Amino acid sequence: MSGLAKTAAIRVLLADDHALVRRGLAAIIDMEDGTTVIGQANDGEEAVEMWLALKPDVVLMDLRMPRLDGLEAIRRIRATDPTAGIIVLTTYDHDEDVYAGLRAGAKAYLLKDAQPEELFRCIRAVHAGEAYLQSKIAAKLALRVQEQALTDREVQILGLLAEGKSNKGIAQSLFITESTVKSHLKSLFAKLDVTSRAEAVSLAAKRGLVRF
Amino acid sequence: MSGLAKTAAIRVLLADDHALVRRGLAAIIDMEDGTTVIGQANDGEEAVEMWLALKPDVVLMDLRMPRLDGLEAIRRIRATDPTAGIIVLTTYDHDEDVYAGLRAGAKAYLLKDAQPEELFRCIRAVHAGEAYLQSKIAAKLALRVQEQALTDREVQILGLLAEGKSNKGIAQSLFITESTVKSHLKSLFAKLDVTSRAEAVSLAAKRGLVRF
DNA sequence: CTCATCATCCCTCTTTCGGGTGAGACGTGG
DNA sequence: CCACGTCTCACCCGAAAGAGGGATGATGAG
Repeated sequence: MSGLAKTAAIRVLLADDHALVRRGLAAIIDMEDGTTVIGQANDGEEAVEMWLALKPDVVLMDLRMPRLDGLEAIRRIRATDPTAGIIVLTTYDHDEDVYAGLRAGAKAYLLKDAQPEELFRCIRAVHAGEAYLQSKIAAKLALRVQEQALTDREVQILGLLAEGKSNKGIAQSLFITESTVKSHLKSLFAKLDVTSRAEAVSLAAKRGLVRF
Repeated sequence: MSGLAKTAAIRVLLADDHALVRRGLAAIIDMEDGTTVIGQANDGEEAVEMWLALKPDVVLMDLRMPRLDGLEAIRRIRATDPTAGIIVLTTYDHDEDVYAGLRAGAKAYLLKDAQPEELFRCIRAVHAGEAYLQSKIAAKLALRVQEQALTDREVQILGLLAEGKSNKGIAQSLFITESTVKSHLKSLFAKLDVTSRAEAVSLAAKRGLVRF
């Protein structure tokens, strides 16, 4: 508002399908000195479009959004500009989400239970080209390292498992034999350290391995 | 801010453990004419304490909070004042949450993807002693009616099922025989309209029947 | 080239699961 | 008191699942 443009304010793009949250965030970011919201996207598609049109300094992106989810939006933005400053700002600290978000090219991962001060610190860090991780998140990542990654096939099968499909059903869905399904389940169970399907589904829910 | 107190502003108490969201909401509510935030609670315990101390006109309450969850907080507030105007404001539209929230005594259930205008309409309605339901929510409730409620025992067993326990394991946990467990599972499956444990767990996750 | 990994397949064996049926004990509400 | 629903238990049976074992080709990294 003041005529003094000491340093140009950091231009922020918000992408969150929760209108209330988005508008609230916009309010506090605009109130903060040195940051200003230049656009608000309601879903992933809009986020990408607005990024292209506005070229913001920083993007605050939720992961779960209709039409195009946050992960894919991040990938598309990064495809255009690999240096884009993207912060994932979400409710969930599901291991898988954190991991996928950072892998997709986000520079930071922040939970919505963070203090506003932490958000601003994060925005400034990312704008300065640095990465930023909440300690809570960093701890999760550390644990994550020693776990074995699931193969694509295994993730796929886990998804069908979570739909309550039998081995036969899974086999039919994937056009493979039941024995192969069992074989995959064997390694899946080993990696997840579970002994039953129900437990596998439960763990998948906990970790955000599948969408319900 | 103005000296004119045409009608006293509606005094709102916020209860949400997501600091960012809470502060953002506070900002937009304070900006709106006729509503003002008089307190912010970080969890259920605080919400009850602050309610007793401040006697707000309306409470905006998240359900998932540490220490004391929203449901219990609602119950305690209602125990003191059955006419308390409580709005559940949350991310999830899990059937079970909606149902439980309203049963606990909330006057309204609003999702965080609502438009700010809808929030204000809701606050005013609840302040006027009316109930308020998003159409999205009302639709869910309608569907919910025709479903059979799970018994306490069934919910309990579903919880153990979601931990991946075998029938024997469940039996041991509950000090009953395996046949009894099977018997409960039978009715559980029938009520949930599923045919396998994995599917039951999956559905429980979708509906928010169990906490993961 | 070799080794590891993945995806595919096959076999056997034992346990578990889910369906069917039936039945006694208990409590609540009509 | 009776009907209803819940919780408890039992037995049977066939299908499915999970734990073993071993085997093949394809791929890709070192």
